[in-house]
Amino acid sequence: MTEAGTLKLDVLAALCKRRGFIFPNSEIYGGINGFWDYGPLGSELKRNIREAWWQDVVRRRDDVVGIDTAIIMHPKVWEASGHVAGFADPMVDCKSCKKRYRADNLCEDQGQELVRTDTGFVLPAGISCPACGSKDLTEPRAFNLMFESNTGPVKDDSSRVYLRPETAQGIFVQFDNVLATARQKIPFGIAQVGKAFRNEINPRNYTFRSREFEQMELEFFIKPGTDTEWHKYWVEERLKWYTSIGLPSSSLHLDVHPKEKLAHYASACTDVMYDFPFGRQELEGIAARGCFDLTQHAKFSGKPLNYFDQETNENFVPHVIEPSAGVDRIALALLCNAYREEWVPKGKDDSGSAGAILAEPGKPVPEAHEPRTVMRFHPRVAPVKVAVFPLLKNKPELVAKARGIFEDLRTDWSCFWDVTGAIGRRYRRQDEAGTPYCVTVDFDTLSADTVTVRDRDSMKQERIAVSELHDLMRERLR
RNA sequence: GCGGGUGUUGCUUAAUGGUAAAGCUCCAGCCUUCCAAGCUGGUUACGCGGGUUCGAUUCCCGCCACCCGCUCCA
Repeated sequence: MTEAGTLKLDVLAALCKRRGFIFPNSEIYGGINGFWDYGPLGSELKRNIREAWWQDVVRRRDDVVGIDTAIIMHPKVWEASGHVAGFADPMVDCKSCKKRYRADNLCEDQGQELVRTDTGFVLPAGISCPACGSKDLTEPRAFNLMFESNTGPVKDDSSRVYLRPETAQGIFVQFDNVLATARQKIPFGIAQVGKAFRNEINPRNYTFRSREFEQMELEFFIKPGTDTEWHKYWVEERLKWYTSIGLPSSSLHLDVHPKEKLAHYASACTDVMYDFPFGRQELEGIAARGCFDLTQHAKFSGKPLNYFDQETNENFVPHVIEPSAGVDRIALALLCNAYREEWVPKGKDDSGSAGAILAEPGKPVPEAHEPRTVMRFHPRVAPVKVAVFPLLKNKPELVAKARGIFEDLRTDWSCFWDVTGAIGRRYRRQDEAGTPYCVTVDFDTLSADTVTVRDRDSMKQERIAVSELHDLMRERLR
């Protein structure tokens, strides 16, 4: 971001659309609220986020395995998890001033308790609208946030299914199968990346709160009593991970939930927060959920979900630590963090960006400078790692040589090929895409077999041998 | 969900109750020996649906999307 709080979300949204990061869903039909599509660069960015997470949370660890479960599950799963009953906020509207409240909060604020009945909720007598004082309020209505569908040809209550509102339950429900096949001992984790759906009342802040989104969840199963230490461990691990993909620790914060705000089964919950342009918001929640989920599924399914510890001869229901992250939120944080407007010296200038200055919004561009928009992604998440250009398009020998280098690099990295326009224009295009390095083939390449490698952030170039290009990129793109 | 605002091409901005214009971008060609050069040509727009009218991008109604505030944040 250019400066704290100065990045406007609509400016970022314009760049995202222009360069192909994020598009409004079904745009030619007018769009649909709460859904977003990712373009060529955005889909690479998301893929890189998922892969960085999968690498660090699954592949490079001995004690975590991955699974991939279906979006639609047996409807009883959601009764057991509490989502059918509890994943709904009873709301009341004031009929006179049209304000809307959460019924439970409203009652609590006025020293009363919301009455729960078999069919729903009833407001106790005497509750009034805090805004206008009117007692003319609607009955509490529950908005269940789960999307519903039906399996099979008949559409009735018996065929009702839900689109999962989180990926976690797929893990709990397969706990026994994974335990039987993965040869893991507690403590160990099961990880999953996938789509989840919540019928948000009010999607907001660009892609931040969407109705379809992607989660990366880990359920790390532990021995009861070790909850505190493992929770602390995962909070630290996860925070480190965010800096490894380029988010500065100055923009990251931990929000430790106070005990009284925790769900009854949870012993701790800490959120990883990022300073978005619209405020400090959650990227990931790390919860110590006790044995709630496995116990519930054991109860509702009638199948015990226990663990037998061979060393101690103990049989227990494992406790779980759940780091649960949102891919789209991380993508948005990375986009916000990468976006930067600069003023750079015009024309030929070998000094590179020594003269580049941070743009000040609203001020005119200084003499002999021009604006540059650059996405400063960490190489780990940059959608395109290397762009390859022949210096001139109308010299077949340059084009052929460059193409060969491009074909070589693309076997290992996401690469971009561009022959159109002046070289400077091509550099700027890659700046907006956030490509860390541009390799240019010029006439010296033909004689000396060297190329220039241009750095996105410093705009400096260095000349290196073609034979060393692969190793250099491997080192720089870590 | 409530209130306010916005909606003309990829972007920025015009004009108009009667053929929608320009700059930048993009694409093609020419040219070009490293940071948005030049020349020529080209694609692309009135958010959607009604109504009024001979004729609506323009006036009216409805809807949709986005932005801001409130609410919400499971």
